[in-house]
Amino acid sequence: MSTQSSAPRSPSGTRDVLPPESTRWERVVGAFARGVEDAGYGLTMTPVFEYSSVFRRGIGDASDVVGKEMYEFTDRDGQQLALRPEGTASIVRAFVQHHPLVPFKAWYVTPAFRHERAQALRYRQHHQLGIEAIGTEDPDLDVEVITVAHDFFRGLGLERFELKLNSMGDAQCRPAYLELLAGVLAERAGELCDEHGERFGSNPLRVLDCKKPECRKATADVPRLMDHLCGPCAAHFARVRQGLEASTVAYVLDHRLVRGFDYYTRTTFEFASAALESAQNGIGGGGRYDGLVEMLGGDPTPGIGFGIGIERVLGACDAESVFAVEPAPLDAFVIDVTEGDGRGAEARDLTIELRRAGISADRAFGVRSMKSQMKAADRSGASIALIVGPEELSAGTVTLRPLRGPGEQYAVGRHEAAVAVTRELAAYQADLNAGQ
RNA sequence: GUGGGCGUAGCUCAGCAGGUUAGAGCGCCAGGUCGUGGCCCUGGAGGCCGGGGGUUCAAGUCCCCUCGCUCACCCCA
Repeated sequence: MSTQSSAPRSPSGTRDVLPPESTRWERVVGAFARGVEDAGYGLTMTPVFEYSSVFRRGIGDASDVVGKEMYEFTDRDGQQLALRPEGTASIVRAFVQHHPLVPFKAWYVTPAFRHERAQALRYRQHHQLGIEAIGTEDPDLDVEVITVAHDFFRGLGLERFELKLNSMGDAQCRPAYLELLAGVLAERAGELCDEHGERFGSNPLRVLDCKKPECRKATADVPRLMDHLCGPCAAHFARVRQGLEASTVAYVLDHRLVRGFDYYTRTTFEFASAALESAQNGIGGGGRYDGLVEMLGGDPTPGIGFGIGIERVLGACDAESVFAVEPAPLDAFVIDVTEGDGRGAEARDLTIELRRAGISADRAFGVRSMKSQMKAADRSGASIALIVGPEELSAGTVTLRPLRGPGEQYAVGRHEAAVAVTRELAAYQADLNAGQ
C-alpha cells in the first residue's frame, strides 16, 4: 500500500478483476452462454441505465432495492435515470418495446448496481448471468428455466447447493391468503420481533422471511401459501414439481422463500450454496412474473426467469475447490538474443508471423538476458520456445525448444518456423488426448 | 443507515511491557551456468509502518481525529 494517498482507487464496494482471475470470468460466461444457447436462448443486450420508472414500476417502489439502493441520477436533459439494479425489468421493457415473437427466450450478462454497504460477496457493482422466457405460462417452461440454472451450476462442478422452491400464488389466491396470514400474525404480534411486532403492513409475507428467532418461532406453524393456492396455481405448482422430479433436480419446498421484488407470482426459487461460509450464500434466484409485462405497459403476458451472481458462483467454486483459476497458456514464446542495431527485429517479425499463422505467441521486450527471456517464456505457459541468436541468424534458422514435452530442441529453417510449431503443437495435443 | 475488526515491502504477515540503521516468506531483478526456463545457492531493488494531531527524552508500538478496507445487521446475486 505504498500507493500515494492521493491516487484514486476503485469506488467503495467495487472491484477490479485482473488476469489471471479474469480468465475464469471468460470461462464462466462462456459455459453459461453455451448452456442457454443450446436451450434456445439468445443474447439480449439492453442499456445499463433506464428511465427510473422502469425499475420503480417493475421491481416496486416499496422494495429495498428501489426504495433505498438504486443509483439514480438526472442527466443533462433533466431525465430521471437509474443504473440497473437487476436484470429482469430491462429485458421485459425491451420485450414490450419490440414485440418479439413469443416465447421470447433471452439471456444476458450484465453488471448490476445497488448502493448498499459492501460485505463478503456483496458489492455495489456485481455481475449477473440470467435468462428470461416471456410469453407462456406453461409450467414445463418453469421446469426448463430451473433445470438450465441447475445444470449450469453442476457443469461448473458445484455440488453443495440447495434449490429452494415456493409458489407465490397469483392475483386470484394471494390476497385471500395474505388476509389469513395477517390475521394469524395479528394474534401473535407479541411474539414477533421488535421490527415486525408493530407492523407488518402491506406485506405480511416479509415476516416469514425474518431471521430473528422470535419471528421464526412464531411463524413456524403458520398457514403456508403453497397450501392455499387456487386451483390453477396449485395445478401449475404440481406440474412444476413433477417436472423437476422427472429431471432429477432435487429441491426443498420453502414456504419462507419470499423474494424481494414485487413482480413475482407463482413459482419462485433460489439456489443457495452450502459451501459458502459468508452471510450471503444465495448464488442465484428467480421466479415467474406473470403481471410484469402488463405493469410495464404491455399486454398481459406471463414470463419467468432467473439471475445468477457471478461473484457468488465463483466464491462457491472456491469454497468447493472446483473451476479453478487457470491462466490461458500460450503456444509459443519468441526469444531473441541477436546483437547489434538489429537486435529484437527477429523476435518482432517472427512473433507477428506466428500469430498470423494462428499460433498464440508472445515475446520479451527490451534488452534482456537469455536467462531472463527463458524465465518469461516459462511463466507465459508457452509450450514451445523459439530462439533466435547470432548463430541462427547467419544460418537462416531458428531453434525450436519444447518447454513442456520431453523432446529435445532442434533447428528449423527460418521460413518453416510456423509450420514446425504447428506440427509440434499438434503432436503435443495428440499426446494429451492419448493420455486421457 | 447501525455496529465490530483491521490498516507495516507488489502479495501474505512478524514486530515481545514504546528505546539505536523496520524484518520474514513468496514474488520481482541480477549473478552462479560468458546463448537455455522450471529445482538449488548467492546478492539486490523495493516501506515518510494509511494520513493528521497529541503524550513522551524517545512512537510502527500509547491516546484522539480522519480516510480506507473488512465483517455483520437490513436486503439481496
